[in-house]
Amino acid sequence: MDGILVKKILVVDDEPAIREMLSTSLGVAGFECLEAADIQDAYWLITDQLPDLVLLDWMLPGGSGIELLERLRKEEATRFLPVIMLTAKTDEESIIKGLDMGAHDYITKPFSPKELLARIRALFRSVEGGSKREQLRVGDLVLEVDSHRITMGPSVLSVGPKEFKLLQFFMEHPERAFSRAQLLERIWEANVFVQERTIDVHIRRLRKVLEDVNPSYSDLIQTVHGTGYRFSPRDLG
Amino acid sequence: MDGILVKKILVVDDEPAIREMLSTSLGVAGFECLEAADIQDAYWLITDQLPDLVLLDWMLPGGSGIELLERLRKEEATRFLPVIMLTAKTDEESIIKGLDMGAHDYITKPFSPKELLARIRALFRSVEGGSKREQLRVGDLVLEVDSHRITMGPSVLSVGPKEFKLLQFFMEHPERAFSRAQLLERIWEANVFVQERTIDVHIRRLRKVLEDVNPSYSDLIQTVHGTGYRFSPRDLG
DNA sequence: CGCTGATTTCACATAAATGAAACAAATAAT
DNA sequence: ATTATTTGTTTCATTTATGTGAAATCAGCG
Repeated sequence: MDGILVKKILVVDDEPAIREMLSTSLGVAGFECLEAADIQDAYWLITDQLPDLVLLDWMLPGGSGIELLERLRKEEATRFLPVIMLTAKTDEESIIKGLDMGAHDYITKPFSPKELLARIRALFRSVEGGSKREQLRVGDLVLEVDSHRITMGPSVLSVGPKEFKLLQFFMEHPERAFSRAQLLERIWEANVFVQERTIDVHIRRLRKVLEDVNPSYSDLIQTVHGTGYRFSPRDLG
Repeated sequence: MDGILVKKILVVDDEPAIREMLSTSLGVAGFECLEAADIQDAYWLITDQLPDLVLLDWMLPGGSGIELLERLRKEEATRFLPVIMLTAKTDEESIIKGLDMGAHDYITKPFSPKELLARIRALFRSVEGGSKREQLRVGDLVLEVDSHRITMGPSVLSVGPKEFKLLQFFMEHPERAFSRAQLLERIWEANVFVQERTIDVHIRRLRKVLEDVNPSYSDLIQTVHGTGYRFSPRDLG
């Protein structure tokens, strides 16, 4: 969910012509495109492929797009999945309803493909904006994503790749307890089988490095007994 | 950035009439409104007040809105500050330019105030989306579900996993008596055989932790003779 | 009151989770 | 090919959490 380079976009529309048009247009722009003609297909693809964005028509056979949106917002896994309504319903009431139901943007047909792309880019920017920064910092602990470097004041911390990813993940999601399973899912490659206790070891290594440089930073990574670990800048001096 | 209740919105437009209209409209919707008539004022207000959102006109005296946007995006402090372009420039090229320059949304005049509000809500939702933490609170007792933490004012309460679940369950269902059997069913794993008396002990432990931090909170968990226990915030001082 | 059953409290045994360290396999670097 | 680095597993020590029994206390009631 983090290291994905090519974004997957799901187009949900019952008209093949529109799907076709969007598909090529999105493809040219460098996105990977999935298609669904009705709600069932769409829902299945969403849960299976977890796209990065859904372009959703309002009127669909077998249930309206709004229903799908409503359902997505209710379920934990898709609560924050970006959705752009792309529909012929242009009346103010529908627009407001769509947005208030949880759509991130609402574009009316006919639309300009270029504008659509610009809005998609804007959406991805804002979604990633908060978390995906070049530089993550907590106190004087600085993690530079690009240069792959961790510094603390004058000293440079040297950690292994796994520890780096681990720390990056933690710094992107502070104040939140993660189970070992979650950490494995999100930091390790998919489909690898590693013991959960392995996490402990990497945690230990990370803690040690932090501790060596500044003892008070050692409990930046806290254990949550019975649950997992939490990165908590909060209770630093 | 988290505990802000009333969002501040800065309206940047050179026409007093439009500012006035937006100001009242936003005020009614529960936002706090700042106004600026030109780029200088706008920039000053932004750095000084750090609003949560900027509604930005394109054509302004003393420099275009786009210039301001460009500047905001360059500076670290305002890189992710939400901006909605609100302008009479309706040509596709301008829209795309505005969005690609870093605007989160682009609305053309004349616009529907209701739609504007819906878009503002949508924007705030998506900006907060990732970081929104679920928390339960009673008085100054706060249980954060995600971070798996319980605090009371400045002090952090340390409890075991079972006690945590117990308190979470109680806080989710206040003012309601539960039998020990019910509590066992809902907090313990299924198919485990534990004495009902065990509940009492965990209740005791929870009470003790609460009591240690604030004596008056000790009878937040009340015993209902012959039935079980009840979490009752109601009769606190 | 004095009885009865329910509840609280405590101390303790057991179980479970975590930390630390050493080791071996895999991988990359030289 | 050799060396260093990284990664994952295992083991054992330690901490923390959990459940139980028994005594002490409490609430309600004739």
